Amino acid sequence: MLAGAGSGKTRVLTARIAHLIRDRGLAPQRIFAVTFTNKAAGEMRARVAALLGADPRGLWIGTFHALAARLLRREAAHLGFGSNFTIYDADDSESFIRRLLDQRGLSPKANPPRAVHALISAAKNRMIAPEEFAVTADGPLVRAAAEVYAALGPALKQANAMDFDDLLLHPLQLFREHPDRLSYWQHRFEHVLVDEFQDTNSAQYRLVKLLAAPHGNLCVVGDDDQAIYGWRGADVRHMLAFQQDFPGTTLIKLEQNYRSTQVILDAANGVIAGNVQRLGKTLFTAKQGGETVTLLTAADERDEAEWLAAELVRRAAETDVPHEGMAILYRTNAQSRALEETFRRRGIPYRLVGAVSFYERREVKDLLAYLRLVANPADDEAFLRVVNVPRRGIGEASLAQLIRTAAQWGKPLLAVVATAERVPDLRPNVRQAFAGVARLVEEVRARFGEADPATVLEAVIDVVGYEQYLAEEGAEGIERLDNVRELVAGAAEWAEEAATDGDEAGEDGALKDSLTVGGEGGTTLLQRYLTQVALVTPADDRGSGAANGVTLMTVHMAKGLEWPVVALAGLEDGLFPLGRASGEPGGLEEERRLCYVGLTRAREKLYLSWARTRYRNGRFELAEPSRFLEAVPATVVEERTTTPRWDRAAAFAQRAARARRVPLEPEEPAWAVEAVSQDAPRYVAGERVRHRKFGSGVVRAVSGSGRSLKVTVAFDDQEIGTKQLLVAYAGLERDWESA
DNA sequence: ATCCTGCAATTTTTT
DNA sequence: ATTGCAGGAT
Repeated sequence: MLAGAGSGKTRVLTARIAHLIRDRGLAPQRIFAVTFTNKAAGEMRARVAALLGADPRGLWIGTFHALAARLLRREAAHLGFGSNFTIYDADDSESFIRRLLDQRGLSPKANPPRAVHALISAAKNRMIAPEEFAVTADGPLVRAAAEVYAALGPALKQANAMDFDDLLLHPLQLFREHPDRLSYWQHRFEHVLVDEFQDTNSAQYRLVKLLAAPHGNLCVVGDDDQAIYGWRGADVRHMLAFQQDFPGTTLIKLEQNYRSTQVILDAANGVIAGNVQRLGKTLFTAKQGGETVTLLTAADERDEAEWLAAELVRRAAETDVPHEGMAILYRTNAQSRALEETFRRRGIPYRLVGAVSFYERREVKDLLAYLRLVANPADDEAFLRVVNVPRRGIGEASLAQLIRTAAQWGKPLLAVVATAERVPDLRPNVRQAFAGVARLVEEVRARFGEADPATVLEAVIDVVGYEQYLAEEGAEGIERLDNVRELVAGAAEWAEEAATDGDEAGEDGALKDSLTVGGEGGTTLLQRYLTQVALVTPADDRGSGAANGVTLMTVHMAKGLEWPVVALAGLEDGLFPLGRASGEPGGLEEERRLCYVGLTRAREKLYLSWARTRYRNGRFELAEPSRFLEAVPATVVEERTTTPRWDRAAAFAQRAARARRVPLEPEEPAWAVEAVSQDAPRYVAGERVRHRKFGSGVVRAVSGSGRSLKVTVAFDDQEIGTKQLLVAYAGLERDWESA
């Protein structure tokens, strides 16, 4: 099915699942349905339940990664893994790679683990094996990556861990090496459905093809104009290949849009028309006319944020659309800062999605690492994270010695530490500390290994003395303590749901018979909880929580969502389209599709904005309007400017002139100066400010500029005294009360 | 030798 | 804000 934005493709998929179960009498566990986010899976499940009047127990619905993890928990033994394998997130993978680099004498400075990981991940997504990768490797970085890639698979297996990419690749390996397992799953799932098919990568498509091969009951829904994950290995060409791979395919086009007004579609169609590589389709709607699109020109990002915030507040007051019905979308996460500051200062409710996830807080990661270690004693990354938390007097040198020994013995760190007395060259106190960690983990595992995650968490907190450890950190520790409580509460809530829905637990019995390897077999609650936590993303949080207000998120995360009022911010050349992305082949077209996705999120009213100057990468940069703006038909646009000196035609002319390499007149100094003066000294000596941790104080001096703008503040609290703070990070507020 | 404190750098998009 | 790194203190 080729379905345009807002044409109701999710509704169609949902109806199909319900139809299969109710009218065709298909058991829910025979359906394999892939969605793009966990959140979407949850919603779709709820809608199916509503249509059926009962929860579709046993239905396999989720992201590729989540479904694959679920399958792998059951099949791990065939691949040489334990069913208790850990899923490494990007951080884990990076530090794991860092250690592999170290071991090989490759400098992490010259070969940043992040870059190495990116290279390996790209190779995996294209299903390029290490050997193949090594052959084509040229340049020192790629060579280093090839070396690490070759060692990565065995090392991960030794740690009983898989990274995100492995979740997709290991099922393929399983099916290749164990035809009986392939056959089992092929017959287990009689129908396969895939949403957002345009963003499927090779491994994912292969998986789908394999599962659907015997029966061909495969239904995919996608929109080539919304393919925005090419950089992650997704390939739109799968949509074209589909009809050849599955002869007899029925192609259905949905071109009626039920979401947006004609004005908004005119804007979106205008932009996407700039792309050459399209299957070709033009959306239409019954909602003729509509409010015009507002295009704002702002002086800088702060000005842009102020105007948008004020405008949305005005709208919320004057129309029946509440703050929850509005969103501001942007290209990069960095842009959220100015927006967030403004919203906070003005006291406007907002919901920032994606910048820093709850699960990325230190205390949460610490505790989850303990949990991972309880579930999987071979998880070296988890071990290294917690071995000295709280401080146990274990230093870098001792750890290096431990790692060396573990490598020699070919054993996981925790196992080595359990016999710490046999590790050579350790000081007695360190040896004792090591033994203590081993004992502690073992104790929790023995007593609570089979318990629900909340209970295990509480046991860890208790045995480790984590609350006390946080309490000793002072005021900040108290805040972290709240997060810990929230984590435990969340785990308890999860366990409750998992127990009642039980669709995985229930199916384990039936499944055990089919597994040739018996033994432990089933998955524990703890393993399932850790899977879920590893695969949950900020995007999945977006509905939850009491927080409601204007949504702030990247355009990528907005895919599949909609709001009555949407603002697309930062429409500048170099930012959107992003300079780096447009350099790559097909990059500009992908940026254009991304813009199209952003525009089509709006139901009733669309704002577009750009800023003439913006802080980027610590520099104060002049910008020009995005080329995408030119493609928006002038007839549907109403222009606004915060300072009325600029006009759109002139800027386009200027850009055109630059393109033709005609020498430019000097930039008008008038507004350059104005912009600087507007932004530079937000703080002046003598002003009273307040800091989150340090309390109130007086600004004594201001130095530096841009991102390195510093203020010297004399705090009221004598204990704290005078400090130099980096404005960009200090989160200072003006202190009105005690002025 | 080891630990701790203060300083610099970080960000394109995400499972 | 968080993480990694250098240099001083123990």
